[in-house]
Amino acid sequence: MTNAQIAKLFRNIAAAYIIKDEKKFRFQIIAYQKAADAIAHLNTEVADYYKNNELDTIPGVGASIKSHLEELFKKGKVKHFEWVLKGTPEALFTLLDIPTFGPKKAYKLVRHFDLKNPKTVIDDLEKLAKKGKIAELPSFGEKSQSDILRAIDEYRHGVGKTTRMVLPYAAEVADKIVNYLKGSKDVIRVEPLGSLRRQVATIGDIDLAVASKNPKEVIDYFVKCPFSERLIEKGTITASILVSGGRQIDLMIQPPESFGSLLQHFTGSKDHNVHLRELALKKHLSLSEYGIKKNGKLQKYDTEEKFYKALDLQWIPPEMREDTGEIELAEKHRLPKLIEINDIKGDLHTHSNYPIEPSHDLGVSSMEEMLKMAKSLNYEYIGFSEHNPSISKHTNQRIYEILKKRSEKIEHILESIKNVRVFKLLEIDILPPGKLAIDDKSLDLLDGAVVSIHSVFSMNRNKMTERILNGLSHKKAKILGHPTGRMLNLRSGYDLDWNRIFEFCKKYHKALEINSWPNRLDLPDQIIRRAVEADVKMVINTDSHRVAQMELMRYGVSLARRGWAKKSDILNTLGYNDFSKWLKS
DNA sequence: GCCGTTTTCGGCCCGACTGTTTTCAGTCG
Repeated sequence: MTNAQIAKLFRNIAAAYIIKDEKKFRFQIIAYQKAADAIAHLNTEVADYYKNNELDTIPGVGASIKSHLEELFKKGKVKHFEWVLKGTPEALFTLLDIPTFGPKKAYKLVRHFDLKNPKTVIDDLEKLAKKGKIAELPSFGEKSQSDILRAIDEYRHGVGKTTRMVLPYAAEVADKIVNYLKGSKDVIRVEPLGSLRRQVATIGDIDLAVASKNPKEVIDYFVKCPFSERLIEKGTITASILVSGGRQIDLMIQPPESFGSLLQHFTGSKDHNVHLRELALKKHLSLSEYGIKKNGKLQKYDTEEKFYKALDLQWIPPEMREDTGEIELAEKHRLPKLIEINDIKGDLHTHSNYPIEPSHDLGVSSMEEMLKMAKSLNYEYIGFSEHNPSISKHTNQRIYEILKKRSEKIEHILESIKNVRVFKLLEIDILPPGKLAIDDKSLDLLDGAVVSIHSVFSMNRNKMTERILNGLSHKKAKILGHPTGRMLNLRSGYDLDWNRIFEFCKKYHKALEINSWPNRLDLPDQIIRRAVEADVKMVINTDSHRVAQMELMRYGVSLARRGWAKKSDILNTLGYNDFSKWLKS
């Protein structure tokens, strides 16, 4: 069973409990929903957690759910789940996939109309709505009937189900709306919040916060946004619209004196906020987007710093707000100082257009252009790491000649450029048996290499780990490129034995790459966090194939921050001499 | 069902908006 399937099963369990007795099972419902969310966000298959006997390390999975999962993997079914699900018509679960359908509404409909077939339930419901049958039901009316028809239509067209946006793309979409909002005289400040502010690798909805003294005017202006395809809802301080591609934009407004509370509230994450509010309750405080209530009296906060301070907490960087221990550290004022973009001294994974006759794609910008960009980014150094010359088209001798020529070209450039230093690197394929694609004689021409997997991704955990460790064992192999091979929205990464990889990297002075390429953003933040804890060094690279892409470094830095990486965890924060020394280590 | 630097028992966030209810239920974030 995939993680998505298990998450859906758990959501069904929660829904079935709601139908059974929402009050009685209140906390089971929360528990299963929480576990479902956690599992949906894992980058490792739950089946692998099971195999490694690590199920209880999944947040929200305790003794009970653990034993149910074990039963699920052993027998393919769970007695307790069958008991919970019994009595809830299967067709209900299909309806839950449609936005605006919750358990109660779905239950009323499938029960009243006796809808039994989960495969046809949506079509059946549509027919009933078209005949006007739904409006006749108690607690339904004409409006809810037409809303149901539209919800079904949008669901069929994939609205709300469209793949999540990769972070840099979401930032672009948000920028457009932010610029539009800045055109209103009533908007004092506007900020993208939610998962975008937390810099999550993929973004669903876009959340925007506005500071304004005239919320009504701002809302009227917002819903007239030229990108808007449909108004979803519109109130006194919030509104939501649907823009092209089925993307939802949520707007929330507070006056400037409460903007700090709004920033905090709307940035989330949900888990972070829930934990924060529970903590506040113990201090007899109640938190909301309006501020902090004490003895029924509301105190407003214009900045987030003041808001957190009022709770005796250090201000927590948005990237850390996932309720994975950051609140506890903020209480002790012991949050790590996270790496920042200005700490970066160089980019070690760039593909120029040098005609290296590579195995994979060549860059489109010249070495000179890339050096110029490196300088404008205030870098001390850059590493050229084009793909190795194709091994199917060239002999080893020919590869050596190509690389020799490239070295000469680099040395020639360096004579005219004084302020940026260059490392002669190469991105080398780790072949399926674990051998590097080029031989020692050619490797000798390099200062070091980024080694990566570019073929045969479907190996099991042990084999893939062996393959990578073999590839990394060459003295010149210093950086493991895009370590999990994940392509966001396309394929999940291969599973690796991280503890073995970490141990090897520490022992032999190897670094894991944090790849800033928008569709990769690889390493995943949870693995970065584990690497930081294991004191394994990393390098943040862009994998640029053209100059403009070198500016994507900030997304790699965001990813590192989400993994709680400090400057000292990232090797390309070192100056040229120190980095050079490490390459030779 | 989960979880823990006030607790292994006894807690478990807070609010906006809509449609259909004439005071609230359901969904969402």
